[in-house]
Amino acid sequence: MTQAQLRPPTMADVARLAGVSHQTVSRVLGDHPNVRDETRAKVLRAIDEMGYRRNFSARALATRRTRTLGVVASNTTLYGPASTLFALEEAARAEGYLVSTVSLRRLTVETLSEALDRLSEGGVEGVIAIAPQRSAVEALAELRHPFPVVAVGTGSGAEVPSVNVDQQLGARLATGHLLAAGHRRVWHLAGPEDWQEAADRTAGWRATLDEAGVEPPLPLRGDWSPLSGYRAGQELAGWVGRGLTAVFVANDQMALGVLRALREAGVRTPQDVAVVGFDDIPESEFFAPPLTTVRQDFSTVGERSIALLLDLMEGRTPTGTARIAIEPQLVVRASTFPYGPQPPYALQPEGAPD
Amino acid sequence: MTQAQLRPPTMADVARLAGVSHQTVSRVLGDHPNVRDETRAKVLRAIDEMGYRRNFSARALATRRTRTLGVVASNTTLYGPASTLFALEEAARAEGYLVSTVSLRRLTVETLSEALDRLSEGGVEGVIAIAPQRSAVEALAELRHPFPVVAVGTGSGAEVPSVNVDQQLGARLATGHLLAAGHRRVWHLAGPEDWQEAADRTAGWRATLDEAGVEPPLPLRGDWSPLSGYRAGQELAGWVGRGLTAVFVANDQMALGVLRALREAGVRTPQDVAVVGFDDIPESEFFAPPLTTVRQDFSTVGERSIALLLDLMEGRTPTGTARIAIEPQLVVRASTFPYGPQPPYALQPEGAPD
DNA sequence: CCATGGATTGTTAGCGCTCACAATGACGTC
DNA sequence: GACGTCATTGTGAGCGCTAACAATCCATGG
Repeated sequence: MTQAQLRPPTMADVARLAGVSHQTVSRVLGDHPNVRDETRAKVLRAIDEMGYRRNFSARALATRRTRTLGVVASNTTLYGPASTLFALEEAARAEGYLVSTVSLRRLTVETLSEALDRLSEGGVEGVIAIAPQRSAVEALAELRHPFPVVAVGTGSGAEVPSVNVDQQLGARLATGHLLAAGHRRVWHLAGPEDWQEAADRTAGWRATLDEAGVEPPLPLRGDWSPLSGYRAGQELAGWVGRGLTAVFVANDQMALGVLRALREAGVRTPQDVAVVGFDDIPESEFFAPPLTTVRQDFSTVGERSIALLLDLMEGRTPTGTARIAIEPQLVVRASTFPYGPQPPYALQPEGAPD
Repeated sequence: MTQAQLRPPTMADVARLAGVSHQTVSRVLGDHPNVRDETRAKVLRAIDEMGYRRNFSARALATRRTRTLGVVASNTTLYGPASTLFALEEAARAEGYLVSTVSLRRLTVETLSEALDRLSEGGVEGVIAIAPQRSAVEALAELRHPFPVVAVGTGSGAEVPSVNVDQQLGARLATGHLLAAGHRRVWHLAGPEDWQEAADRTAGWRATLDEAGVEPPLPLRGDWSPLSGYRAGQELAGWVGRGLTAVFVANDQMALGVLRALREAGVRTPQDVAVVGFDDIPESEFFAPPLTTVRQDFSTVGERSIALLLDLMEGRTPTGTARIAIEPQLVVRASTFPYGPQPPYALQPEGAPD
């Protein structure tokens, strides 16, 4: 620490110290084959001595690559989006990309457009938009940007390359499970109207009932929160004894509220009413009773999204037709299972099949 | 779209089209005052026509500023870290910075060092490390990096500028609440040994009991997960009737497991055993029974962290002595409140004091 | 002994922008 | 009418790196 430099050292500084040209330093750093071992060692010593680090901006300017991807997410600790975010970062890192995130409280054309502009000015080479609201999907389709964008959670209908867990299938698994257990009819607490995933879950539920020749009851609607589930649960409790024996709730948090409302109304789960959720948040296994639910594999979502985005960036895949669907799976627990002994069953090891 | 350019347009291209110099274009984009309105309009028209966007790397190289901050987080959907992450991004954006995140499954010297290198190569001007594990704190103190780093959740003991919620205070609020309610002694389910926050919570609990002249029982230990809480709860249930009437659990998820174990053991909450958690996750209000817990204000953590980091970056604050503590608050619900009517009480509106 | 070619290193020219300064023009002042 | 002043615009020089090409060295073989 003799020379307290104001400016960090440059490649030229290192080259001078090592007695080589800056280009040789660049070769060493770039793992170029044709550098004599002795030279390489000299350079590395100089780098170490000066604490040199390559300047990101200069490098990016010369290579025209920032190796940075952008992610637009909604500012929510909801299990699904948060898990997806982590999975995306991990997958991107594995490919040598850094991830810049912008999280939005509301996803509208304006906020989304602003977020994309921001990321664009931040030099990202491509963007993943975790955009489950319908408004966002439309916005995405109409917005112009100089890089490819992959949508996650938008459903497969949109005019945008997308990666999705097959929500309809998940809902079919849930609803079918209840029918198979002998329930005559399955009620439904849906998610917010403007979420595509909520709509898909409702559609899957409806289709399953239709195919079974059952008239679907009017679905209730919540906003994903436990509180909205609680309120809906109070209403549902009023139908017990009038044909309600099974409910498919569009996510686990609302299911938690439903469970509480039923309990307070003196309705037993699963003896009186069976409940299925969606998401398999870490808490679900410990609800009262442990919740049967649909698990989504977010790591896979992350990996496939990044892979698709890179494909689009390299022009390997045409933008028009990329739609990837991922299968969810049913996790059966005590909230739909009145017979077996509960604790050992509910505490099944995490080793469910992938 | 007549000319399908391979290269995106440059400032010089825009300048040519507008009939001005590239510098004038730069002035328009930089909101420089001394540009004639007419000229500005011409330039803006050209920009729009060509779909021009400033090149991030060139700009960053010339200004020596990337306006990007880095965040190192652990890959977890735990409520606290995830909320902090969002809060950080929001606060950074408000200051005109973009945020690049690296999330790590394990925080060790190696992984942390790699993460910092990565961010460094990504051109960040400063880093926030959400590093609640002790191992991480030590790593942070010994690692050298060319930018300032602010630690979050490391406790105030470390040799690093840091921002923390006052965990000891939170634990005191929780434990004191139970003592004030008439419990003679308070058991404790602690978090993982290598988390500073867990240690602080345990210390706060112990200090409160000490001051009350109560011998602290041996604390149990969990890993934050509901499952570990469940197992501890089974053990705790064995002590009911032998003096155990109150438990302070180090986080809400474990408290969920404890509640379930107690319920299964035929122990009533709160009549037989009162339970207090920590975090106030959104689900807590809907546990059976609704959970008394300690709320941490993560938005404030985010804002203060970014503010501190920017101060360090501008040299306004010396690195040595920056320690910021944020007060948590107790949220009382039915798990410690046997008397009042439950539903209206438990469903208190969110308008608790800030 | 010199030509040949591969390995190794150096030189030069940008990448696209901002900064500092120079140049220009319009206007008012003495 | 010459000069100073301000607003406006242009010019040139980097920022620190990589890519393309040029130069050098050395061993090999005819």
